[in-house]
Amino acid sequence: MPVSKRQLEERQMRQDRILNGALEVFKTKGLEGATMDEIAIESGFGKATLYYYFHSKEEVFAAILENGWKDLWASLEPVIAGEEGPRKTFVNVLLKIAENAKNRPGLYEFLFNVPKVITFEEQPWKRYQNRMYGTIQGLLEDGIKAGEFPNINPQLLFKAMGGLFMGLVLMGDRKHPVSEKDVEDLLNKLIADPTQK
Amino acid sequence: MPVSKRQLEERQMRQDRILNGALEVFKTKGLEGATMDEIAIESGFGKATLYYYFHSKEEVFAAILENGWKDLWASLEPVIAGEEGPRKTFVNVLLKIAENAKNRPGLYEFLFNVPKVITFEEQPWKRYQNRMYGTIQGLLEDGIKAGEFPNINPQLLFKAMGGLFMGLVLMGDRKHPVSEKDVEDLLNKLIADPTQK
DNA sequence: TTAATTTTCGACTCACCATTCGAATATTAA
DNA sequence: TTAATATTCGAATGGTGAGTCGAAAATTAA
Repeated sequence: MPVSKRQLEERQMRQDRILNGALEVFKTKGLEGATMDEIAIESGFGKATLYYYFHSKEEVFAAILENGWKDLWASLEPVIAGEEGPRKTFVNVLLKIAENAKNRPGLYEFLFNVPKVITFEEQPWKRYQNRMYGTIQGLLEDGIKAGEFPNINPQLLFKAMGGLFMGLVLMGDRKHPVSEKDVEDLLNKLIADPTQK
Repeated sequence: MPVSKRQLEERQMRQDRILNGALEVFKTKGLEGATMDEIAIESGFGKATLYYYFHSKEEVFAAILENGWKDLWASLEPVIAGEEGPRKTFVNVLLKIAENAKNRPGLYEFLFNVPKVITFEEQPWKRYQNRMYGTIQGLLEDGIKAGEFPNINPQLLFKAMGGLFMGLVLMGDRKHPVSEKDVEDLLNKLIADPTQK
């Protein structure tokens, strides 16, 4: 095991490099379809080296999700902790997610799509995911209570917004990427603020 | 090859039986994860018998998608051919899809999710899928031209509605299934008819 | 420089799985 | 009944790919 700080950092960078290569392969081939040989080539290491850094293919897979959700959550925390009302916070959270997704679209497409296909209960990254979903739904509930949203079942609204948002940010084809302004426009039209108008 | 009508029908039923078993397995394991042994057990045939009816695992997989999209399209055609305006037709199309999905949720979850993960260009079922998406988008464009929808980029609105709709109908958890009324409510709130109000 | 420690990797093993074989059974046709 | 045809299936085959081995190269420490 390494000793110096630099050694630790370089080790970390190599792991990230592997994870990035693996993401490329997983994205196109899925968990089962991806081979360690491909990941090795894609990330520029020998296959055996992958096993020096990770114990198994599943561990590589899980590490991508774990890191992704952890970072996303970290970026959301200050937004959620802010003192704005539920409606404003809700919109801010969505915009923050959009900002993340814009920077690493491949990763976020993966984060939001894969878990539906592959079912891993009791995986650490699930905790972050649930925390985020729970928080967003809580914002909706509070906002509805405060009359800041159209009066509708929060579960439904949550699911609808989730689908809407994923569709917008993640499934946008590469040719006409969705701009921040688009997102705001659409949010404004779809969740019209009843106190405004 | 069989001769009598009955023989043909029985053959068809056996194929369907295999396809249903296969869907169960594919749904939980994915294309790569599913094994022909499992599919054989699930559908109640010997493994070799599967190969009497289909040439390969991929063919089984493709047959599920092909049948599914074909049937869906067939059920949509009369709705689309109807003489209602674009907005009404659009809503009717969504409701018809919802009706289909309600009857065979497993199949439709598969139809709408799998293609994102597995990329098969030039597959026959892709044609039905594209036709449907194209039609829906066309309805939106016409409706917007006719001032029946909020004035917004149809591509965006399409993606948003797509995400929304899939989220609503397909990702609803089994405990609180989405009712038809819920769908209508939501549609009414989100695509408020500007000619009304 | 020398000895430890860390990192790299191609080649190998071994289990798993899609597909094929060949024979058995059932059904239809004469 | 008998021959042809259709259907069924368990057991073999062959390829693929996850994970291991053992040795080499690179780096660090003395």
